[in-house]
Amino acid sequence: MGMTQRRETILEELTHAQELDALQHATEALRDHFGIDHMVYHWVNSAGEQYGCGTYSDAWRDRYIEQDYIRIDPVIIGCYQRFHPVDWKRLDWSGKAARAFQREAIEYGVGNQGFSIPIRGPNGQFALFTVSHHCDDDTWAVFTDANRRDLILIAHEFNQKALDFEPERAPEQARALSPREVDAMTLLAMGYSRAQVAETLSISEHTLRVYIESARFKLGALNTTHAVAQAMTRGLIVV
Amino acid sequence: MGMTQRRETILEELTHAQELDALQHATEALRDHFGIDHMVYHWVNSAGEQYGCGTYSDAWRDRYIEQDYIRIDPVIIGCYQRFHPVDWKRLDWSGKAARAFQREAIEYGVGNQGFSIPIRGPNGQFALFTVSHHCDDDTWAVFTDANRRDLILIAHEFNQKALDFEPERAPEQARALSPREVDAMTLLAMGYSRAQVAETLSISEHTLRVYIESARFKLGALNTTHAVAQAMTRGLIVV
DNA sequence: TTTTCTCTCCCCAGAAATGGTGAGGGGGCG
DNA sequence: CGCCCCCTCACCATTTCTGGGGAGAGAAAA
Repeated sequence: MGMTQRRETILEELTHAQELDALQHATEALRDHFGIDHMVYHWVNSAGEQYGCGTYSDAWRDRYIEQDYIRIDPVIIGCYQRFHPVDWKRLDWSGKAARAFQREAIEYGVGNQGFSIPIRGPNGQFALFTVSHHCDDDTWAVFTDANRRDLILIAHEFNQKALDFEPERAPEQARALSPREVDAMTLLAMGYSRAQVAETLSISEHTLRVYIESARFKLGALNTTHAVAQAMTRGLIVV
Repeated sequence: MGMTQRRETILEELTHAQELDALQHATEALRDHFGIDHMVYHWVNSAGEQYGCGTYSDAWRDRYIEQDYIRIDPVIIGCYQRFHPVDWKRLDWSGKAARAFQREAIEYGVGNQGFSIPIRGPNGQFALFTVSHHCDDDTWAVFTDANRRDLILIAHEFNQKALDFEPERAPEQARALSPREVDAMTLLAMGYSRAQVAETLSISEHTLRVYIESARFKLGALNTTHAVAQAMTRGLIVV
């Protein structure tokens, strides 16, 4: 499975890729280096937007998006609830839709084996890094055991690249909230009503409203719920 | 800085630790192996609860919690908005409170240098892995450059351990929201009013209310804002 | 030092959200 | 087939939030 020196070279290429083309090239080089069928980085956003790069066929990618498979893909669903990298065999493939999906994926050239690493960034960002291959269970187990750590690091690199390439997806730096505003947003995010927040902070509800409005203004939010969501997204409060 | 063989041994110990004592021991062994002052894993819980293990003094940990420093600690605030590991020097230490905090931390034995890695797990889990040392900038830069990748993997191990040890800390696995509920929560988080959401989804406002209430129930939320905040921390919606 | 921000308090009326209950058709899973 | 969940719609009264105003003291930053 290739020489260590060559791996270092490819990782360098990945780390220094400045454009999607270069990233795509590094991805293919890595896949070939590992001697597997596919390597994919897939940015998922539950609003349905997707973005990524990898070596799946265009036909499969189009099919996946067109069918909104993201909603039933056990890899997505399973990784969403895990921290650990996971072998596809350990996912939940029961259910009619999931099995049909798997069958179709293999028809489109996806391997019968797979290993996916969930990655999370600020702002609830979620992405997957997957390697896939067509082989028997034992061969695959040997491969994943041997390369698990490298794959975690590569997944990390990919996500870093994705965040670098698409900074607009990361929250813009907002004017910081004042301590009282943070308190207000935090308690509201914890489900307190305005009256409860005011009581908790030992201030009048009128005063509290000033904070909320001021926070709303600073965050460019349309209403309280929006302001809380924005404060969370931008990492201004930790709930 | 130590032999590779020994590092492997310690990593094995970390990987196979079954109890907090063993974890603590592995932490100290790793710190000594790297030849640094501190190594800390710090779990920041949704409700503001904290938990972790590491080599900071008990006095400092107590002081930190007692003073609610989590609210002003630039390491927390900065890492919350980043994906990349970050050197403390690159954080925002302007502001009186932040500088006072830093001064006090050093008095309590925290290093003047630090390197922190944000880690995120399912359900909005957030933790930090930090190494800290007392030395000059150049020495520290050499250290972090040389060990960046290993530290990322170690951070990963720590979080895996934390999730293994305290599965109950992960907020109860909420029943997944239905597609319509996700739509509703997402649009509400975007600042739409109920009427606007209903129009956008082409359903009656009455129907929309059913979704919101059902989502609130599933999330154990007290009101709409709380439900949206919960959906966000649990990674059920991405805004 | 000046200016900007923060914290605190108050009024009012209209708009929006909430809680409780009820009901019918459709789909998947055991 | 029965059960459970999803999607859709409706009415009632009550509570809560929002959008306009205005005002003064003190602290921090430029």
